[in-house]
Amino acid sequence: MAAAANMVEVAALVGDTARATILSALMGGQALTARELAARARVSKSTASGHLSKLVGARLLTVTQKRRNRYYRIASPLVAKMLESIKAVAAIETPARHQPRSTQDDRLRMGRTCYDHLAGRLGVGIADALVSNGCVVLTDDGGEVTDSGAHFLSNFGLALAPNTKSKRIFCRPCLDWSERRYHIAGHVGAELLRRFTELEWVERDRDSRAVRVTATGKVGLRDVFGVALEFHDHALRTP
Amino acid sequence: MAAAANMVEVAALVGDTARATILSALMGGQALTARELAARARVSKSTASGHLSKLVGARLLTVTQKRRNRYYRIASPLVAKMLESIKAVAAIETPARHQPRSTQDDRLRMGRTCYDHLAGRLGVGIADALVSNGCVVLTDDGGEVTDSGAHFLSNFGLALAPNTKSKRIFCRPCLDWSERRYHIAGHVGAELLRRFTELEWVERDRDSRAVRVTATGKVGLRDVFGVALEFHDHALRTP
DNA sequence: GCGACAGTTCGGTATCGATCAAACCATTCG
DNA sequence: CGAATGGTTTGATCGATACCGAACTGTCGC
Repeated sequence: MAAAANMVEVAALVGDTARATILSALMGGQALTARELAARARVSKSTASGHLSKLVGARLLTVTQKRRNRYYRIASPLVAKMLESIKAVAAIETPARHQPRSTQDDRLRMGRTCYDHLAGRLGVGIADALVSNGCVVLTDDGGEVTDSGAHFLSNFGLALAPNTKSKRIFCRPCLDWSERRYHIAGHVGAELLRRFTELEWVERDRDSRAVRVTATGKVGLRDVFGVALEFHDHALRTP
Repeated sequence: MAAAANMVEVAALVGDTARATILSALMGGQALTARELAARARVSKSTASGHLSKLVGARLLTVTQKRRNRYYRIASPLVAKMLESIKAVAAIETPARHQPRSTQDDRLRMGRTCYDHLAGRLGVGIADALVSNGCVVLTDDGGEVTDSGAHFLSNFGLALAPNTKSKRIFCRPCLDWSERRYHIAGHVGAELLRRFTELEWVERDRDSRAVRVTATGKVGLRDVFGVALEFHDHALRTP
């Protein structure tokens, strides 16, 4: 079984605390420098360097040189998806024993970046709104942007690459521990996050994947997308 | 980050050759005994026992005692999904270097079990047929069996649990290295595989996940489902 | 009861790999 | 140029863990 050996290699790479921390940090979608990642993982720069070269060698990360910094990012959506699914299993793996339910968890549950798009309650809410507005329909290939949806989203400021057939987007059920509903990933998902950030409707936490909706964002999401946000009230209720 | 630690644990469990072999063997969907798994992984029974208790402890596997044997199986579809997604990343991880493209690979590409349902070219073909026949539609929750579809599938011999709302099935894009299309998982997927095996339309390979279509199966799939199978011809072509 | 078989537990070995410090290379900036 | 900064390489250390054999528990069939 040649394939099994490969699977072992990939899993073993994730199965180390320092490397997993690095990968988790990059799940935010940003590109981070080696020094920054070393700090996050709380290891020396030499160890971090070793880990990073392994991860790049296994094509889990890509690296781009800019000035005298090396920026690392997740290599592909497939890798992000894999990490999400591992995290999903890890979440059910501890059922009752010692669930801290920290306010940090609550923040992530509310809204977070998943690799390059929005997830959590916020991501799901936006996906729902777009579907019920007829901007997006879901097909067996994941989903498509309708013509009116393309119009609407372009007006809103998304770069939708009008020529190609890339109107197709990639929707999928959220694998995370929190919601189990669809959110919007792929090119459209990435563009939405970019535009929201640009408009300062959302703010990303400096050192986690959490995403907070600003005051203007709250108004904008309500007026433009029809998304009502009593998120914070919800999030604080116990299930 | 409490969640990260957990993720590390799960990934580390998969990141060992013996344990990954065990998990892969169980991805066929059957329950296997500890002795059998030790043989597959080529380790002594004591080592296997240690691995298995770890895997059960982490809820990746479940165990049921029967007579004087202990039967192990994958604990949940979520675990199966995670393993598939790791394998998918591992498959792209080696691009050109040493792709054997064995006849065994071809067999798996053709048709295979994925945990408890059909995947590969065969699984996708059946999903396509069911969709175009109107037996199944896909919604944003994954998919549903239509009324006529339920009628058809019940007649065909599936146990569909008519009372509950479990007409909903779980469709998802195939994450494997081969097809990137939908197949049918969940209860309906498992029932399909069961019924096909019962009718001897398909045969499972003894010691891999490969599934072969029998002669009667070929006829049956064509006449009942409208699935045309020139699979073998396709499979042997180079991409 | 007594073998035969399935599985676990224990003790000991050996290997693997994560880690760091220090030296080294390369780029930028004063 | 030389100092500073980002990153890699090297060599040594050390803890974790995969592995086995042997002894043990428990169940089945004769």
